[in-house]
Amino acid sequence: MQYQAPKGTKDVTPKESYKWQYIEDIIREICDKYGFSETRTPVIEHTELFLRSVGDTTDVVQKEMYTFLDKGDRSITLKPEGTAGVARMFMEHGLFNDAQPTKMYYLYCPVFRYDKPQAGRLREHHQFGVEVYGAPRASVDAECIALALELFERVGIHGLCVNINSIGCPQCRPIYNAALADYLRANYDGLCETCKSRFEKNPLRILDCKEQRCKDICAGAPMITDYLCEDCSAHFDELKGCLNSLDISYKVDPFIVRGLDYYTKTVFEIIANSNGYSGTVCGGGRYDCLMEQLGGPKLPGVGFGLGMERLLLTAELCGAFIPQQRQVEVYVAAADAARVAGFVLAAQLRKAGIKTEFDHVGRSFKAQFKYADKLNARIVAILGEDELRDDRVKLKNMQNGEEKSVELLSAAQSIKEILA
RNA sequence: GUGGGUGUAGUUCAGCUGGAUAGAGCGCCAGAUUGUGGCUCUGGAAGUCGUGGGUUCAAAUCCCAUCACCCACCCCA
Repeated sequence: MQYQAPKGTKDVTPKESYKWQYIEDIIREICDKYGFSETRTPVIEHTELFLRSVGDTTDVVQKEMYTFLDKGDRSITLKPEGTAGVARMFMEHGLFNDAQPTKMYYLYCPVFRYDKPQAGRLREHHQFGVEVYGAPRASVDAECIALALELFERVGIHGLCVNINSIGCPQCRPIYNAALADYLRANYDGLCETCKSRFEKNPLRILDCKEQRCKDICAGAPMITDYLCEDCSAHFDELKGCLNSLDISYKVDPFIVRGLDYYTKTVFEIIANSNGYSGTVCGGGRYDCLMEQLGGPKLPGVGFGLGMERLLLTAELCGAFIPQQRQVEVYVAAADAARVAGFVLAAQLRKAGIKTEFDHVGRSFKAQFKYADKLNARIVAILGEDELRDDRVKLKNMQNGEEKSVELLSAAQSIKEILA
C-alpha cells in the first residue's frame, strides 16, 4: 500500500466506530448527571500557554510537543493535554465572573505527543477529561474520581486501583523539596544516571524512578505527606473522608508525582491491572494555582484526563460487552422490474422512522437476501413482479421465517407491528 | 531517545537450512437453488512476499539500509 497513516496515529474504521459512540454516549450521560457541560477548544494553541502551565522542564514540553511556526511566525503547538486550553478558554471568556463552580468536560479531544508508540500509547490519542473551576473543597476531587469510576464500571472495566497522593502547595512544597534534596544529595552517588540529571531540574521526579537502586534510596526518603502544611493536610484528610464515605477503596501512594507542573495538593491515578494491558487509565489532580499562573484570577481547579484508546483497549481486555448500536430493521429486496418501486418504498419507510436499506449494487434477488442476512436485517420487504402488479409487498420476518403480504400503502404500519 | 522482536492476499497465518506457476482458514464475489437468507457443496477474484539496495545462475528465504507495527525502558492517557 502506497500510503499509510502517520506513525503513532490510528484510524477508526466504520466497522468499529460503534464502540466509540457507545462509550461517548455513556460519558455524555454520566457527565450530564453530575452537572458537567461540554466544552470544545482548538486543537492548536500558542506554545507559550503550555510552557507556562504544563511547565517548561517537563518531558511533555521538552521533548514531546508538536510545535511549529505558522505563516505569521507565531509559535503554535498541537495540544499535548486538555487542561491548559480549557483554562485559557475559561479566562478568555471571563467565565470566572459567573456563579462558581464551573464544571466542564471535553470529549474525543485530540491530543498530540511525539513519543515512541506502542499499544495504548499513540502520538495522536483522544481524551475525555473533566475540569472544575472555583470549587476549593476536596469533595469535588472525590466527585471527579467517583465520576471516572462510574464510567469504568458502566463500560465493564473491573479490577481498578485508585492511588492518591498530595503534593502540597507553594507554601509547603518548597520546604519538602529542600528536605528531599538534602536526602538525595547524601545518596547522590547511588542514583542512576537519569536521576542524577533529574536532581538539578526536578528532584521530585526521582521518586517516580523505576530503577531498583533508586527505589531503594527513595524508600528511605522523606515523604511529602509528612511535610504538608495545615491547609493541604486538612484538604487531603477531607478527600480521604469523602472517598471513604462513598465506599471508594483507594491507596495512598506517596510516590505519585505527576508529570505536569501545574498540580497542587491532590494528585491521583487510576490503574488498570487487567490481563494484558496494565497501566494508568486515568490521571488527574488539583491545580489551584494554574489560573493565577496564567495571569487570571486566583481560582482553584481540579480535573482529570482519560485516554479513550486506552479505555477501549482495557474494556476489550476485560471482555466488556459493547453493543452494536445500529441494526437494519428492513431490507427492501426488489426484483429487477420493481427496482424503482423498491427505491421509493425504502424512502417512505425511512420517512416513517424505520431503519431501511436498499440495494445499490445491482445484486440478484437472491444475493439481496444473502446481503440482508449479513446486515442482520430483521425484516425483508419483498417487491417482485406479482407484488408490484397488485400494489402489495410481502414482509418476511427473518428470525422466524414467517411471511405475510400487505398493501403497499400500509407497509410502514405493518412493519412497525412486526418490529414491536 | 535507548534496547529487543516482527512485517507474506481484505484479515489471521503457513512457507524461510536459497531452487521451478507463493499456499490455507476466515472474509468477499458467483453458481448449485430461474422470485426467498442462515447450513452444505462447487468455482472465482484478490499478493510490487513492507520499501530500497546488495550477494547469487537463482531471493519471500541470506546481508545492509529504511519505514511501520509489537515488547521493554523513559514518559504518560
